[in-house]
Amino acid sequence: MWDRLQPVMDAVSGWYPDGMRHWLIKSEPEVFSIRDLAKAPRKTTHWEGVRNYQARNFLRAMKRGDLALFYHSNATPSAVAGTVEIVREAYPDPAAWDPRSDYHDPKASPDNPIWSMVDVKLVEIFPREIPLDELRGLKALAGMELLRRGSRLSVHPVTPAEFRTIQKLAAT
DNA sequence: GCCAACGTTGGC
DNA sequence: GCCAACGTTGGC
Repeated sequence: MWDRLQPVMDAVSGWYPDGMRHWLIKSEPEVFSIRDLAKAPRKTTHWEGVRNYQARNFLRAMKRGDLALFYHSNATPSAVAGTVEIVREAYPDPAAWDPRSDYHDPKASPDNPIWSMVDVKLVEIFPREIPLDELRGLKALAGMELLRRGSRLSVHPVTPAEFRTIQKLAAT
């Protein structure tokens, strides 16, 4: 089944031909915040519950050592809250075939997992969150997927330049 | 809570 | 394969 990775890699290089290795992942802080991640054992968690094919394909394209922005969605304000590192590459998300899980998918089974997750480890909680409206004001981020009108993708690549821009903002 | 934008499903 | 109906996401 893992040779299905090839079309995924093609899709990713279609986004950023220069071989980007940076991502953005969204979580609603009421469900799981970056503070929750800081409290987790080894500051690491399974990034479970992604139930969108494009987002899943990006999860599958992640490599160990890749960095991701941790974004709080549906928050006041919605903001980038810090960074994480991918510490385990994609593997089946067992919540998909757990009928008691909020993330249950009746079409999934251990033989046909459908959905994937990665493990992420906290790198840094930003000393200052960067709210959406501040991101919108920056020319350097004009092309960012997060800022696209109607964008809902919960996992997607960002360019190294976008990543650095936000990191720098957080430090000032 | 509202609702626009988007993804998925299923009838045909 | 089209597309209407429905469900979800996420800003506000």
